[in-house]
Amino acid sequence: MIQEHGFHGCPVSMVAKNAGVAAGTIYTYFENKDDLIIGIYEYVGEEIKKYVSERDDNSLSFKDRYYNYWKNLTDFYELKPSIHGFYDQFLNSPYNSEEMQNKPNSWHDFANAFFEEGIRRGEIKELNPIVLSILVNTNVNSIVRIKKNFKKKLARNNMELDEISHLIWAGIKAD
Amino acid sequence: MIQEHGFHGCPVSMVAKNAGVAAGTIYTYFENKDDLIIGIYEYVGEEIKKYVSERDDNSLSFKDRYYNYWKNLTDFYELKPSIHGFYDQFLNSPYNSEEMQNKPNSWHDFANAFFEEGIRRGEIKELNPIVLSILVNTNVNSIVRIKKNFKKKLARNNMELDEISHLIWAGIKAD
DNA sequence: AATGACTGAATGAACGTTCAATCACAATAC
DNA sequence: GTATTGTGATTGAACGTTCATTCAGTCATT
Repeated sequence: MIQEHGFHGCPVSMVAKNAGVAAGTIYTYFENKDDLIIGIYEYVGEEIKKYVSERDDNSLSFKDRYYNYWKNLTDFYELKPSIHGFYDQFLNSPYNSEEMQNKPNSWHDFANAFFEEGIRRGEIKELNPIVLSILVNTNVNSIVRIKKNFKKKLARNNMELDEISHLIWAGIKAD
Repeated sequence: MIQEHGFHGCPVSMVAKNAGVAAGTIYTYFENKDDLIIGIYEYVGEEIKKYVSERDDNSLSFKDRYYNYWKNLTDFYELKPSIHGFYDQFLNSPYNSEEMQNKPNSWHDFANAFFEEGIRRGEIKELNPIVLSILVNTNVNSIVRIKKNFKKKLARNNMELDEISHLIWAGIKAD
């Protein structure tokens, strides 16, 4: 609902109806609407981590693992467009404050560790793993968004958004 | 104000006060709040285009022009953090509908033409220029956002976000 | 009989929007 | 030069609606 209507466009009463409970019930589990939204964000982070980490296979070359990571993250978002829409909005909203960013976050931790290992194995350049995970996650995020918004335009222009995963690999792989 | 409080967090009355006019006056220039927000979006696009295009010098190599483009866009956003905050939020919100995306947009046109020329000159790979401009603009956007949010963390971890411009250049330059 | 979750009408604050009244200024008349 | 009228922008209190939140009462389970 948030992905479709935005944070303001979906009242608590609507959320409650959709969940099949009364509006008041939400307030036994969440302090207020903001607390609910932050709760969703934390839940979503866990789900993403679960999906991507379960499908990672560290016996493969890091190049293959990178492409799997990219594909799995993309698949997850395309499988659950509403999660993607929510997450994409949240990250760019005032909710995503510095305070928020400094909270423990197992999805971020996983992503950082993932790229750290690529460096340790000597398969990618010695860059800050936080930078790398931000780079990759940002690009997957926005490609999924573009695919969603530009459906017709994409077909018309025969755009190859998957190219971007190659571009980025070309940029980060060890020489 | 939108960058700080979000779309809902800033009532029309607040906008009016900040602008030094009465609330009603806004409605002689804009149909409603949505119309105002879309108006700001269009204005912002013009401003970005102006800043970046004025500083482009097509006598340089495309590599230099690419790095200028990157720098100028980054500078513009950092010079006007509130514009960046607004734009970043708008792009990821339900306001940025498919209908919105299909409206004429001189900033998008400029960016597309820019990368088209890089291809024509044979200095970058033969990719869809729309893909290229989305790639570059998305990454500049998110780097600026990260710099804004992560100030302390960045310093602590000695992160080199500027690396990303090189990574992307390595990815898109002609072999 | 006791516990704790659930309900949904009620509350009051906040918001977008309207509009009758006012104001600033220019054009016209004397 | 002064008074009068006309025009269009500006004002902000008021309106009606929507929304987050509360809480007294109900229900389900132990």
